Amino acid sequence: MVRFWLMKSEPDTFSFDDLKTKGVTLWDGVRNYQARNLMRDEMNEGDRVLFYHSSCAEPGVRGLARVSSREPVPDPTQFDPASDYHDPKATNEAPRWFCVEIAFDRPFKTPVTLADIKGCHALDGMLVRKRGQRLSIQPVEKKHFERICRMGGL
DNA sequence: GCCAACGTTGGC
DNA sequence: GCCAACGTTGGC
Repeated sequence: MVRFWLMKSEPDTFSFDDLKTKGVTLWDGVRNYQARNLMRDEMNEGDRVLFYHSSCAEPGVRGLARVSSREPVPDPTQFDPASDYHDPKATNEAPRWFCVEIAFDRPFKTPVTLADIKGCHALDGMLVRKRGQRLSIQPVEKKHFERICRMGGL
């Protein structure tokens, strides 16, 4: 069954436009166990993704992506001593971090800002609305996903 | 840049 | 296993 997610990215590091340019990208560098578990255990090929810009002038959802990897893969950056995400405790035999690949889907006609999301009663209960919610990959209810798509002009 | 909220670490 | 200290996230 197709599931729905919100994935945060800081646009200074990797923006929705960067995803558009690349087409697909490995969602590496995540070092939070809860987010890892979602990628490793819960996300499936074809799942829909709200691509969310965080830590920027106008936080919000810019468009849609899809999970494009059939299986979770070990995050290669954990093995790379030169990487910021290097994890000395990870080995090839026992990788610690897993990630999925995501693919560009389509942009919103208009971004749906966090302020828009907070101002919409139909979106009550969305995790991203909760203050102090830092989880960078969040499950989203279908009705919320669909509502945000409509707010984005799709 | 501030700071509240949160996750992780490490001493005990 | 508790919990204080610390580092990070992320909106504002």
